[in-house]
Amino acid sequence: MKFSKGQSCDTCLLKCDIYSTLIKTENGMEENKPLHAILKKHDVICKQGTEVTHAIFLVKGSAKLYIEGLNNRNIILYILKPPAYIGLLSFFDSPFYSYSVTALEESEVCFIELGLVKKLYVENHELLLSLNKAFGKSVTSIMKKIISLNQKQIRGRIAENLIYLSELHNSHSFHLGLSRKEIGEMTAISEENTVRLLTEFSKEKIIATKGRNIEILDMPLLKKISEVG
Amino acid sequence: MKFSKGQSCDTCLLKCDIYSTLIKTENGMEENKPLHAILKKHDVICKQGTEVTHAIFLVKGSAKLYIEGLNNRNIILYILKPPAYIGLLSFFDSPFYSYSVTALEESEVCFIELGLVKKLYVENHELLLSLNKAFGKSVTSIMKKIISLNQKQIRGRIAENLIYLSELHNSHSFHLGLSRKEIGEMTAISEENTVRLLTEFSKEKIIATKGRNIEILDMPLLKKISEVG
DNA sequence: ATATAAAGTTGATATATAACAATGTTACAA
DNA sequence: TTGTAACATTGTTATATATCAACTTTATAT
Repeated sequence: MKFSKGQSCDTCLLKCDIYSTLIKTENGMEENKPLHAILKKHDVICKQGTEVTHAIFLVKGSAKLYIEGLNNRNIILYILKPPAYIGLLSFFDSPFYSYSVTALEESEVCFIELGLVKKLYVENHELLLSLNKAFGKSVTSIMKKIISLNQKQIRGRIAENLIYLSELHNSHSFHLGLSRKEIGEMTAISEENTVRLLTEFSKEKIIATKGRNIEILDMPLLKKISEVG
Repeated sequence: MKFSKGQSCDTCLLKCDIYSTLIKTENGMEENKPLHAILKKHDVICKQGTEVTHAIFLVKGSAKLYIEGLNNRNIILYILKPPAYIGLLSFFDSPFYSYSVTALEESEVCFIELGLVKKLYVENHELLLSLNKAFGKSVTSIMKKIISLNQKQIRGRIAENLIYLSELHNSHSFHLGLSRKEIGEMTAISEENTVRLLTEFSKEKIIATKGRNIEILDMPLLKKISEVG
């Protein structure tokens, strides 16, 4: 992880809610410059169990948000793409992260001191409301995940996940930033069965795979498989 | 569900955050009297998929919060006891509930118009912060639940659930407000296996059961079983 | 008090999925 | 360029857990 404090928000293309609040209020931009960091693949952005000290904003790249469970097994809840708040779910409540986030590729994030964020949203409820909104979205997706993991069987889970990834990439044809093992961690399926199911779907001409490149050939069927469970 | 609008917050013993905000600000108490309701067992308090129109506050009794999944199967996430916000998780984000809540016994709730709550927390961030805090707590507990349901096996899940219920009742000996089927819905275990495990634990002198009364005899062992998975 | 439904129980069987093992393939560093 | 580690694949076996079926007990309503 490479930090730099020179970077100015003025040149940032994303303009997060925190930034817009900062310039709206009389809090100077200069003394509150966020910490900018460039991350390599596999770099840990935040770690389950550690203290929440900054709001983190994903500016570039992508990351996986996951809970570290028993026996070194992870469950990936979702993939983050910019613009996304990372500290979000742990933000208001506990001082400790209840999950971890690591970069899936070369990425960039901003660290904004929690003290500043808190100060800002006491002065400005717009910010708190917008943070809340993003927060709520995550909850809805987590509910869906719980149903999926517990009530669908592996074929349905993989199908659902492929649809999710396709929507994330906005295309029926995309490059997985994820290993088979990680696909397994998103669906709570063993690595071996993940592989088996992907080749099964290939044989059935529902998808086409070439290494980590995936193309969805029969989306309606995939949706059906996902819905049946 | 029996409604009454006569009830005044002044006589309420709980004094929720919304009430304290209401009297702190110049919003009159009289014109903003909440809708008070008395519920019977099994009464639905809010229903997954329906519009969120009120903040709901549980004043008396208890309720189960659950997601309605596939094939009429539910997953109970947790039990609510007063004081508790019910609309919470769906509050900020979506206009629709992502879960359902029903009363487990004769209970009382307050319905506070969402418009009023929103107006209040724009005027008063203290309220928003306190709602947020409660919100965050739920998220943490849901994370735990995901791990439990996906990475522990049924013995560990039942053990964990018995500990949870014991803590909820603040006693090693308590009356379940839940059927065996509902215990199964809390742990994602079939009703039959739920029964089997409870009798198993009884035979092993870890618990003692008499109908829906449960006494935990060996808490350390139960904790061990829960941790091992 | 009796009927009927809901809840609880127990055993036998089926099955989805993980775990194990072995091997092939690709990426990457010395 | 070769060696090493991470990733991917395939077949076999083991097992946890659901499902099915039959039965008992307890509530609830007439």
